[in-house]
Amino acid sequence: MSGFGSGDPFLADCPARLAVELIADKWTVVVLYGLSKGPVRHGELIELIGGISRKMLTQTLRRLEAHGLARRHAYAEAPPRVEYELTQLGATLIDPIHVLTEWAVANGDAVLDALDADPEPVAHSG
Amino acid sequence: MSGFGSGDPFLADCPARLAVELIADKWTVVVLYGLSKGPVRHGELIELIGGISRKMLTQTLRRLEAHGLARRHAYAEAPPRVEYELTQLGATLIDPIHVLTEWAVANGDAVLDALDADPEPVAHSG
DNA sequence: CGGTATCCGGTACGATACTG
DNA sequence: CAGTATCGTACCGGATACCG
Repeated sequence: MSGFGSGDPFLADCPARLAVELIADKWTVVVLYGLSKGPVRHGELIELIGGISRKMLTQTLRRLEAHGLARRHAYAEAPPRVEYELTQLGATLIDPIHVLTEWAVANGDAVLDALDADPEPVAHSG
Repeated sequence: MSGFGSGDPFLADCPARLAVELIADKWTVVVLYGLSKGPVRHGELIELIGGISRKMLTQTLRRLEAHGLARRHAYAEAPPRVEYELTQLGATLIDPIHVLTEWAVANGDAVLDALDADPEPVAHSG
């Protein structure tokens, strides 16, 4: 036995690969984490997530909606107010996301350190 | 309290963000998963991971090396043989990666289903 | 077998300006 | 406050060819 089952996310056609690639971009994990604590407003996420633009936030949220992980709720008020929250399916991702972010918090320094110790030589300037 | 600590991966300058973005590309998670069972050869990973090209595999492995997560071992033999394995730091990622891939295997179908149910309308053809 | 270099298209991402 | 449209750039990622 090779140690890999048939449902593993290695086969290109597998839905599991789709699910893995769903989080494979710069912002999805961070936005998901932002949603994991409960309903949040668009503006709150902008404030919370350093460096994200409104465009990328909306785009990421739309993608999460399309994949059934998040839901949008617009209140008919003035000023306008929109809240996002995880769906039931999205809530099942909370644990994986938290495990991942906890790893990142715990080991981010070590990664940065390794990156600093292994600076791949820049091409010679001449 | 807002529910977010200061070490959370939201602040743009935080090393945790670097660590999160390290896995935020199409192949890193899958390759990491491939490494999680023990030393593997370049060719084995190619066979194992459906759809990956040699270029992207090497590139991903180099990045993992640079970030201190994987190590390369070339045997001075004929025919040439190269094995990759996780470092001690990389091994700490096994659990997060497995939690994530298990989620993907368990919920990949549901994601695909939601994607099928919410097909965002294509622009009118006329 | 393992790795790199080159070419090329698609798109992720950001800045800006505009709508409601 | 929330969202969209447009534009431009950088880089991701695949195909191919060549080297050790």
